[in-house]
Amino acid sequence: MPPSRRDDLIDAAMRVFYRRGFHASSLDDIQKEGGISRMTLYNHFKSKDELVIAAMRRRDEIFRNKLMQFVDAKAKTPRERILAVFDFHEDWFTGNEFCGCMFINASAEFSEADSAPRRLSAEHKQEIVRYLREQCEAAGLSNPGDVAEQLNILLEGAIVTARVVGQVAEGGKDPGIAARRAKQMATRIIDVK
Amino acid sequence: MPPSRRDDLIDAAMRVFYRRGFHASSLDDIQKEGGISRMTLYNHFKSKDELVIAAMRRRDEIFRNKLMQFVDAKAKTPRERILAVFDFHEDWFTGNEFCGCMFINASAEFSEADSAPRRLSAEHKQEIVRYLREQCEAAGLSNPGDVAEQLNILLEGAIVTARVVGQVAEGGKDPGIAARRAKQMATRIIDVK
DNA sequence: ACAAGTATACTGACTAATCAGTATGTATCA
DNA sequence: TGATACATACTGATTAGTCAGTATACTTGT
Repeated sequence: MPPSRRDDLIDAAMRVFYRRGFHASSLDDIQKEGGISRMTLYNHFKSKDELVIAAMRRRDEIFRNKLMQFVDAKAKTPRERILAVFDFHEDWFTGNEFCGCMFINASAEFSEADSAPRRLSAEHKQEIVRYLREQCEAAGLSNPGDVAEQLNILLEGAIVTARVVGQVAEGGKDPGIAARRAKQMATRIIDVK
Repeated sequence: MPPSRRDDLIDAAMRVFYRRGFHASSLDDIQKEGGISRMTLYNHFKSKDELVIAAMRRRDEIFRNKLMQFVDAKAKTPRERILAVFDFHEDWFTGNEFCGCMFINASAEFSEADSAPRRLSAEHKQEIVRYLREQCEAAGLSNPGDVAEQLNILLEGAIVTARVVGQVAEGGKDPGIAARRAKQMATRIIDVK
């Protein structure tokens, strides 16, 4: 199936929303990014809000697929697979298009807790935790659910640290170090448990 | 010194920006919150951006003071002081005005890494790490700098988790659990090191 | 003690720009 | 010929920021 105009639009919206934020991105920005006209946009989506939702869904899909492909490619044992999740994050942080986590950002921008962006963000994170729990189960850890929640806190902390202090000029410098520190803590958790 | 009109304005701006976000808050909102006229605002600040900066500075001051007062009041030994930081966060998460961390939120909303809000956010986090390092030094830990960075990652992860999944209706429920999980990991770090 | 000056606050209407969303008409391609 | 995309210009609302004129209260000089 060739990428439709609708897909182009969602991809463009996803990139712009990720780079500049949801409220700061205008529909003109998205139009220019994707070479798409205003009316095509409104033929596919009723409102900007719906486009936000579609962009977040695609981001969730792409991100989780890339994560899983990375882990499948780089790790063999169950233990290595858990730690590879942190290596994936390090690569992400040090890449030049890193703008933090779109879902954390969405939770910061949308103040109403029961809005669609907030619900999608929570679902995304729950999917990450579910994936982590599967890896913990495969590794034979005694309480995979708790460990998965702990590992997720480490990942969230690393993401935020890479974004907040890792990207400013002075003091910050290396966003990757947050991932390595988190990995170090993760190692202790899964090896001791 | 009685609270001046300028202070009222900064407090109102701080509350509104924290609750609704920076881009989503209009000057009208802040006016209404503080009972302050438009011209008073522009007599004290050249622009909304400057008000954002002032609000962030005040938030930083208030937050760090509350944290330090809590720790001083609730903990005696150096080890207890480190762990009390996590208890402080649990109280914060479960309070009804919790809207995440203003500085994480600012880093999500402002895309330019060298903008004032991003720099202030980085500085705030570096101050937190500095405080944690002091506690680690007092506790006689062998590598207080590294441990402080690790503890900070745990705190960041807890804050984000409490915000993103702790505040949505289904699945979320208890924002405080993220703080307790982080504290559990922190305990292991400072007791093994 | 009192008048003038000064600083700060207020109200309310105005501007210029930007935004989401709409309407109209044309080109393309099956 | 009919669906889909295009370009462009519009509406109406909201926004940051400005301006004019007024009220209040604290100094200061005489």
